[in-house]
Formats: sequence, C-alpha cells, structure tokens
Amino acid sequence: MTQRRPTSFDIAAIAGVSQPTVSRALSGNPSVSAETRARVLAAAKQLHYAVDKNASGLRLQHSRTIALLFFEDPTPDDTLINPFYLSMLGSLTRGCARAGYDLLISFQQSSGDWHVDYEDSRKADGILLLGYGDYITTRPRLEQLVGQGTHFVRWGAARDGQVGTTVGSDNEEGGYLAGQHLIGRGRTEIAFLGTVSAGSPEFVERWTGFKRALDEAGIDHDPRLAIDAMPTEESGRTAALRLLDQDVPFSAIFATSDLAALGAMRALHDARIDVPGDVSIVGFDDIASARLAEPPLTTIAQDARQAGEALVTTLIAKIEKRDPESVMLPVKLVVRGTT
Amino acid sequence: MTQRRPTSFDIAAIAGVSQPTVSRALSGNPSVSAETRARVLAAAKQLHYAVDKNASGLRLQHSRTIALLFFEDPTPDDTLINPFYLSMLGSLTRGCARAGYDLLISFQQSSGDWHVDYEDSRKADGILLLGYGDYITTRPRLEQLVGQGTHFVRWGAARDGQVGTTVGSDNEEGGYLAGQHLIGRGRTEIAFLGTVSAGSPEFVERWTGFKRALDEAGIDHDPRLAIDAMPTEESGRTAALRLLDQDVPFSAIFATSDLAALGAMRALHDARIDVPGDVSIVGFDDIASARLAEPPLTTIAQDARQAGEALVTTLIAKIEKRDPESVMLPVKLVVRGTT
DNA sequence: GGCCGCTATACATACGTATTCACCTACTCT
DNA sequence: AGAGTAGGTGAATACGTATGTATAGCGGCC
Repeated sequence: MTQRRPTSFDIAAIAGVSQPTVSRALSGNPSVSAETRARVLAAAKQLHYAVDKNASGLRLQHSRTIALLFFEDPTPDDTLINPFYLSMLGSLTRGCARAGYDLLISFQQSSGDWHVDYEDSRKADGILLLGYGDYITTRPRLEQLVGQGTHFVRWGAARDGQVGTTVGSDNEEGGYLAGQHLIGRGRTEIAFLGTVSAGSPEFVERWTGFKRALDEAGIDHDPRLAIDAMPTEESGRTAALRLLDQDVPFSAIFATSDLAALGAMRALHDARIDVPGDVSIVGFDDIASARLAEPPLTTIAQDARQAGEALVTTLIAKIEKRDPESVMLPVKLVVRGTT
Repeated sequence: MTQRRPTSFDIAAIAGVSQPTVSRALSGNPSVSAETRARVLAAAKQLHYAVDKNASGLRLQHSRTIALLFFEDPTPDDTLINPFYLSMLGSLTRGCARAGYDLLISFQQSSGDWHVDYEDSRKADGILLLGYGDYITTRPRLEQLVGQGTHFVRWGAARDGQVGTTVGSDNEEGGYLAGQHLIGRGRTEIAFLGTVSAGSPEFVERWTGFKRALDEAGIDHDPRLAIDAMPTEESGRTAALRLLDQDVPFSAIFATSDLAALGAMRALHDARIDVPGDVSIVGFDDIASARLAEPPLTTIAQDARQAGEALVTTLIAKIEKRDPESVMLPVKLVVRGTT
C-alpha cells in the first residue's frame, strides 16, 4: 500500500503549526522559535518527509543542479572517455555536493546539435563543458550561449578574445616544459604524438609550447615526426608503429596524453627499442597508470582534483552573478623513468 | 539586459491561443489542429522557449531523472573509481537519453549515511546503486528502501532471498571459468587476489565459483594463497609482492579485477618471473588495457555496454510499475597471452 | 428544424513550496 | 498604565505547467 507522499501541510498538521512555519523551520529561518523548529523536525522525520524539489525549484526559480556535458565522439566500444576527465568526476561531484548542488551528466556528440537546454528548461542552473571539441567550429555556439545569458564554464585554456569563462591547465607551458626537458636530455629528434590540426584546442596548445621549446633551442622540427594520436593506448600504439614504419630517425617522443604515451611504449617494447636508452618519452596528464608503467612514465602533471573544484566554484560564482575570472591552472613536470 | 524567461502564456499570446493549447501542442496532444500546432511551435522557437521542468515535474509528479549512486570509499588521490563502472557510464547516459531521462550522478561513502533522498525529494524517479559495498551490512538499508517503495536497481548478482531487483554479471560462473581454465592449463597452486571476507559481494561470488572449480578438480586451496586486493593496480602489485614474500609456491593467479591483475603482472615482471611461463594469470572485467598489456591479459569479460543498458531499462520498468525480473548477464572467458 | 456527435479551443484548477504581509502576544520603556 | 517594539506565527498568494470540464462551432441525420 503506497500512501501519498507527505507534504509540508502534513508536517504542519502533526506539529500543530501552519505550512509556512514548516517551510521556515526546515530552511533555517531564524524567526522560528527553537521549540517550534524541534517539533517540525520531529514530525518531518517521523513522516520521512523531504522537500519536493520540483515545487521548491518552481517557487525559487532555480534547480540547484549543474549539468556536466562531455563532448566526445563515441568509440566503437563505447568506453572511451579521456581518463583525465574521468578523474575529475570525483572532485566535481564532491565540489557540487559541498556547495549544495547536484550534478547532471550527459554525453554529447561534438558534431551535431548540442542539447544544452538544461538551463532554458530550469533543469540546471549552469553548465560545465568538457572536451567540447574544436574551438573554431564550436565558437559560434558558445557565442550563442553567451547571447542567451546561459551560465557556463568551459574546460580549456584561457585565450585572448575567447568566448565565455574557462578553467584549464596551462597547456602551452606543459608542452614547453616537455620539450625543454627532452632537449635538456640531449634529444633533438623528438616525435610529437597528438592532434595538431583540428581536434581539441588543448592539444594544439601543447604543440605550440613544445614548438616554442624547439625554436628556442634552434631545432628544426621534421613535420613527419608529428603523428596524429587520440588520447587512447590503441591510438598511441598505432601512431608509434607508423613512426617506426617511416624511416625518419627519432630519439624521443612527446605524447599529448599518458594513454598515447603508454601505447607508444608498448609498441617500442615490441620493437625491442629501449626506453629511455634509445628513445625518451614524456606524456601528459599524470594518470594513475603512468606511475605504474615499466619504466614509470615521465609526464606533465595536471591536477584533476584542483581542476574539478575550480570548475565548480567558477561556475557557481557565475550563477551567483559574481563575474569570476577565467582560471589557468599550473602544470608540473614529473620526471620518472622514461627520460 | 536579461529579460524574463518566456512562459507558455507568452507563447500563447504570440500564437493567438490559450496557454493550455500551447501545452497540448508541445506535448503532441492529437486534439490540437495541425495549423495551431505549427503556429505554437513557431512562436516557441522564436522566443527560444523551453518547458520549465520544475513546473512540469510538479504538475506531473515526476522528474524524468535517474540518480546514479556510486558507493566507493574515496582514495587518497580522489581518482579511483572501478574502471568497469566508468566504462558503463557511456551506455548508462545513452540509455537514459534514449528513454528521455536525465542522469544525476553522486558519489557516496559506503560507510556513513547514504544520501538516497533523491526520490523522496522528487529529484529523481528512481535510483541506480553501483558498488554499494558489503551486502550484509547494507542489507538493512536496502530493506528500508524497499519499505519506502523507492524504485531502485542494484548492480550485483541476483541471489536467493535478495532485497530488491538487481542487474549483474554471473560472477560465480566467471570465477568458475577462471578456475577451470587455469586448472586446464595444468596449474593447481592458484593464488586468489581479491576480497573474500567483507568487501563487495561480486568478489565473494567470484571466489565461490573459483572454489567450485577447485573442488571439482579435487584441489585443496591453501588459505595463504588468498590475498586481499582492491580493484587497483597499486593494490594488485602490493598483493603480488606479499605473495612473493611468503614462501608458498604458486603457479597461477586469479585476480578478481583486471587492474589488480595488471598490477600483479608488474610485480612479477620486476621479480623476473615469466608470465605465462612460470605463472599464469587470469583477470576479470576485460577493460581496455587488458588487451594492450604485455603479454595481453587473459580475462573474464563483462559487457559494460550491455550492463548499462540493462540497468537503465530495468529501472525504468520498475518506475513504470512493470515489475521487472532481476537480470543476470553472461560472462565470457577471453583467452590471451597470460595463460 | 432540432438534435446529436465531433472537433478544437478556452476556462478553471491543482500540484507543493517560499515569501510578503498582516496579526497577535508579551515585554519594555516612559 | 499606555504605547511602542520585537518576536513568532498564520493567511494569502505566486511560481508555470498539464489536465478535467465546459463551451462554441459545425456538419449530418432523422
């Protein structure tokens, strides 16, 4: 026998007060006396009462919810998500919970129409955009969001003239650190595994920083040493194989993701190429398996926890009209066994 | 200048109809004439109108949202989530989207009070429970949920006398297949890396099946060969080191997660122990890196996509009072290089 | 021609909460 | 003692939608 869900009127009746008093008591309004509040809370507990978020949201004109949108084109096996994004998930939910928000999650295709009407429909008070794809093609859509007054924060590096607010790692600096480090190890023929042309802007920025390090050292980069690679082990492995197939010598690899770096290591291992003896490798992200690889992977570390928290606090600041600045998070070179 | 959000009354005014007609037109009610519907849709598009989910939910008494609760005690680095769960995320969101539901995500500590009031507060119409921890201690809470009439589906194997509806892999069968396979390879001193005592019930079930295979073959299992290991590389590595430290000989390892198996492989490699020459290894899950390990990991495969979809459809069936059966998903032995 | 039935729309209302305003009591100050 | 004040509570109302009921128009039928 499923009885009707209790309402604040039911609580009021039990506690011997009026409905408004129940609302006030539960929301911590100080004008309610301690005894009354206690009675109300007891009644609420007894009936297992919880405020109806739909009604509350309707009245208050918000939902206390944040929508998290992953933009990533699905892979055949459905499982690929950039592991760095996933490692943010924990701190994102925790950050939301701490601020009293719930987190709505949705996967979107980079191509095709976005479903970002979460805010229009009051399903969410703001939106987080992760891995939203190529900046050039998505820019008009971001401008549309800004035009509609949608509250959103995008994961990505702050740029001049960018649309909206962003939180992101200093990818350019990361690429620079990687290049500088490898050059410092005496390597000059450095292969680059990542997406330079289209793809996510963070990869382009890592390339830019990497190139800057080469330029400073007066090193010309053979374009054949730049190989397309997605942030997956499979893709890194394939890219490394391609690298081995062409007869261009290389003594180091900078991969724009740890997964690609690990895949490349696997390919080199199979080809009996010693790491770091013959080839040094630097990755990017510092995911858990980087530390456990054989040899442990030197990489550019991004702090996922910090990232998630910055995203949440920045978005909430936006929702509360506090007009926050974009955030640029520092990256760090972590030297391990592959260099 | 932020103008007020348009309501169905605004649309009505533009389209020259009444508010109820707008509601009916947008919800596809057939009693609205084609011309009227077209006028309404045009007006809605013009004003960038979206139905207020709070108001709609209040009226309809539901939220068209599913809450996904991860129960996993946080690790120091905040990043650990069972990778198999994560690989479900894609198919979960896709399954929800297809059924017109949104997905709310939340991490909970196995210990401590659960925050499962998503349904009480009408924030969600139903709840998915993943990795909810030890069945024995959580059972009373599950019973409470059932008592309250909460709609929930739990990830885990169906058991006799279980509380509520479950969707899960056939863990017992998986453990059995693993044991049988290793025995078939001539290995009898098989170490077990997993959580036997407390911990997640799936691990216990895998142990049960494994034990059954041993029993059938008339093999006694040395209790010292059962080592606690969480589903992480780190934990698998530590467990393997402990295994090596004690002087009990073993010629195979069955790890209840691929991550633990990979960690164990790392430890064996460091100890110059040949896999599969000296020691055979079987994992569980079939995560992406299993295929890419060196040598590639033999494992018991669970289908994450199928799992996510089954969870969603079962929960929705529950929400719609269709009283669905628990679902037991088949597992599959995938023989690769470690056995 | 009056009545019925059908279609398309409008009117009225309910969902459960939070807040504004009004009120009442008790206490303080002169 | 009377007036003012602060604290505590209740009555009324609005948030935006979806739906039951009523109504208007209109064609067909006996």
